[in-house]
Amino acid sequence: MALKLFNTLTRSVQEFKPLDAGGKKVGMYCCGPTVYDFAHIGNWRTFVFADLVRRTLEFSGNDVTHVMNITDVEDKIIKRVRETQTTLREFTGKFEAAFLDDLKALGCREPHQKPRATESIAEIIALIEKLIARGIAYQANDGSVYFSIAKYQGCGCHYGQLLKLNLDEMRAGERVASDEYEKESIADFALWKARVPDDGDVFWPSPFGAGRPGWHIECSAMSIKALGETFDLHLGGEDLKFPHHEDEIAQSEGATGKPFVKFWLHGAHLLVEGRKMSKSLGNFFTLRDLLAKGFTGREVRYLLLTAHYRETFNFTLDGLHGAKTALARIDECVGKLRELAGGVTAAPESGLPEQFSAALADDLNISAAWGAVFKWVSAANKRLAENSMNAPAAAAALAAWEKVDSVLGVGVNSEAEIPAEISALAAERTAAKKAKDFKRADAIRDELKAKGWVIEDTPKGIKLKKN
RNA sequence: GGCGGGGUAGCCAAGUGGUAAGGCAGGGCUCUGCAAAAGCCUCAUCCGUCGGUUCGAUUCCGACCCUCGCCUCCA
Repeated sequence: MALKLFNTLTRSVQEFKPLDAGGKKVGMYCCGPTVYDFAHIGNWRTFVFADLVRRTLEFSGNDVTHVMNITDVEDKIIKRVRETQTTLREFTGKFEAAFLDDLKALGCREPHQKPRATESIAEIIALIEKLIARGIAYQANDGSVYFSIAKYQGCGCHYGQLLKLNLDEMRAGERVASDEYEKESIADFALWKARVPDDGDVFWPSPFGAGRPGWHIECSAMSIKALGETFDLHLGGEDLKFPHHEDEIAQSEGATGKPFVKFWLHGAHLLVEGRKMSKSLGNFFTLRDLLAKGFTGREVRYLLLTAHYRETFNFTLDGLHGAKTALARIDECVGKLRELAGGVTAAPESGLPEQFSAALADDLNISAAWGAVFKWVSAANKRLAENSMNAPAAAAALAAWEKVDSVLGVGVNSEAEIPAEISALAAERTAAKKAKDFKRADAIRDELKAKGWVIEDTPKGIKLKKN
């Protein structure tokens, strides 16, 4: 089924067709983290969204090259490096590692390439030189190099592709003192920031003098290097549309004279407990905060994947509890199927995979996709309860689930190892029950519960689950 | 001020010009020594308000109210 996606460039849902003549290869770039702190749950929504896009493409048989940059030089980073008296690499390395750990905990497939801004300085400089040569960039009296929107537009290029812009009515940013700049026009943006004393050791030599790259240029340089001057998909959070992505387009198209990206995808933000996330409201969570509360990465992933990517989503702790229960329902069903299937394998049964992929093909309608999953769970449970399923049927159902889970990525909870102490207690309880010593049996049940294990009596005997 | 999203059950969230998916919570039942767990069943005369178009609107149009985002730090 043809995948349709909302392209910010055209502001419409369009069929996605790879640029690749073979129709298989897809180049996808997602703006990655600025490693100055732990990423928060809002950031994670975007990265999980990117993972969904990638997995959906792979599910459809595409060969995706997923590139995600690591922004490891930037104002906030430099400030903190100075404050904490460390080196740039030491400081950013810590948060980069934490980011990748978290990404893994959330079940995201690792991007094929993760270029660092600091290791792409040569490409960045080359791109700036190209822009200067074409007369679109200029060096100001402060030593910094800026991109000229006016010159760019003078070349017949269009600034404002991702949103309607009215440059005359644009307000100057309140946090940026305009006298700090020597730009020709307020809308111009920095490509290369000249070194200032506060930068400390953070600077690189360049034909324009010592300094460091501006924010937007790194993404143009790295994405072009990895994916070519024109590539398929570029995604990020909706706040990046302007100025970041708009400026990326301007720099890239200004330098290459070619269309930069075919499809721009933007993920909406989230609210936490119904409010905009903020540290003062106490609703600002990193993944680590949530793990510390006893939730798992897959539960967070599930919750982040319950709403459509273009809608603001309300992330709540209550919802996270619901996610735990909902996943347990799937786990229970899949566990029973696995048990019944034994070692038997089979081709996926039809129904679920078709409904699931039809939902995703419709601009990633993940809610409808989950709807199909839970209807399937319901039906499977019924067949299981009726004993109307044999091993091959269970294997086929299981294969269908595994197929859709290659996109959902929530997997199945791996059965926890049961410690000897726990299974001994369970055996003791079974014996007590048999002897009709229910008082003793219940005491053991409570003891197990206190140790974090729930004992279930099923028609086939007891089952132990980690709580 | 400019531009752009939203308002669907207690909560979260899909969706359609023809009478409201799914999840969580709640209620009932089955199972059980009792529980728990699990499973099954149930749970919106109604989709922000007011008008309009229509045989028919939650879905289209208009106005209004509320809310969120972007406007050069920002996922």
